[in-house]
Amino acid sequence: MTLNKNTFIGEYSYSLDAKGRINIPSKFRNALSKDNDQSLVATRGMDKCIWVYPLVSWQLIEEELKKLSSLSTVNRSFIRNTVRHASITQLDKQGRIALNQNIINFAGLTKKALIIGMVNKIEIWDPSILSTIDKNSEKIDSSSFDELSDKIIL
Amino acid sequence: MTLNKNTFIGEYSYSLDAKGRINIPSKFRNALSKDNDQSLVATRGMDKCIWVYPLVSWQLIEEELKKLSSLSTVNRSFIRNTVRHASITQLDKQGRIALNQNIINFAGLTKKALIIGMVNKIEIWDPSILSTIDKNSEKIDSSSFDELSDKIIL
DNA sequence: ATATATTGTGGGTAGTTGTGGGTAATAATC
DNA sequence: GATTATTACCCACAACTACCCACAATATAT
Repeated sequence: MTLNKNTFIGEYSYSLDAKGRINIPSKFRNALSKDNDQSLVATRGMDKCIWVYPLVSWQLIEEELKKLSSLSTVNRSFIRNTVRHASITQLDKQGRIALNQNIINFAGLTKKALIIGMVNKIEIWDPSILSTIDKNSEKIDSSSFDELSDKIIL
Repeated sequence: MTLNKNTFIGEYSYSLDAKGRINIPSKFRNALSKDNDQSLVATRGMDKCIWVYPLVSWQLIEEELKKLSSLSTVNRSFIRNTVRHASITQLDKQGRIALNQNIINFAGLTKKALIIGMVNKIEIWDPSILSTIDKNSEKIDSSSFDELSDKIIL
C-alpha cells in the first residue's frame, strides 16, 4: 500500500483502556516513515480533541515556532499553548500509545474514542463531543466551503 | 483500447458480496495507470453514493488539503469532512475492492450496485436510489444546463 | 465449432489486528 | 531505606481481514 508517508485518512472507533492506552489504526502505523522511530507527539488540539503528529512532522512545527518572534503577545501565547501540553510517546508492541491524564481530560475522553486521519496529523475525539461539533459545522455559512471547493476540485 | 489513463466512462451492474467486496469493471482496471499500484480511495460522495478515486488522483487532493492552515476553523472542518470517510483499498487478485460498512450504509447499498464512470472518478450507486435521483434531475431547470454549455463544448 | 483466455462471484484459511490483563522495572513518597 | 504508585514490557485470545483457490459465465482466438 503506497500512500504518501506520514499521511492519514479515515475514521476509526477504538476504546481507551483503564491505563489510558489507545490503539493506533494499523493503516496509520504503516503510514509512519521509518525515521519516526515509532514515535508520536500528542498535544491539545485547537478543537476539544487531541492532536497526534508523527515525530518528524512535529519537528518541522518546532522549526516554524522558532521563527516566530517572542515580542508579540499573540505569538508567545500561541507557542505556549501549542508546546506546553505536548508529549512524546512510542508505540508499544501492540501498536498503542499511552495518553497522559492532562490531554485525556482536555478532550473529555471516556471509554470510546474516534480516531480521525487529518492528512498531516491524527485527531482523537470523544464521539459525543464530535457530533455536536458536526452539527455546528453544518451551520457554518456554506459559502466558506464553496470558496474552498473552488480551489480544490474533488 | 487506449483511452486516457485514470479516466472512466460507462455504466456497469455488479453485486456486492457478503464480505462487502465489489468488482471493479475490467475496463476501469485497465485504465488505471501503473503508479496507482492497483490502489483506489473510496469515500462518501456529495450525493448518496460512493466516490472512488485512483490513488494518484486522490494524492493530488491531499496535497491541496495540506496547504490549508489548521488555525482556521473552517479549514479544519473542511479537511475533516473531506477525508474522514475515505479509505484506501487495493484490488484483490480477482479485481475487487472491499468497501467498509460505513460507506456501504451511507450509500444504502444492498445486493446489486451500479458502477458509473465519472471521468476522473467512479461512482457506486444503489440502483433504486439512483433512479429516484434521475427523476429529480429531469426537473432541474434546463437553464442550469445552458449555463454549463458556455463552459463545455460537447 | 472448439479450444483458450478473461471476467465475475463465492467461500475457506492463515495471518493480522484490537483489547484485556499480568508481571517486572522504574519513579515517587514517606 | 522501605513502601507505594506509576510506567513499561510481555503474553493471551477473540474478531477480523487479506490472501488464496475454485468455478461458472462470458469473451476471444484458432
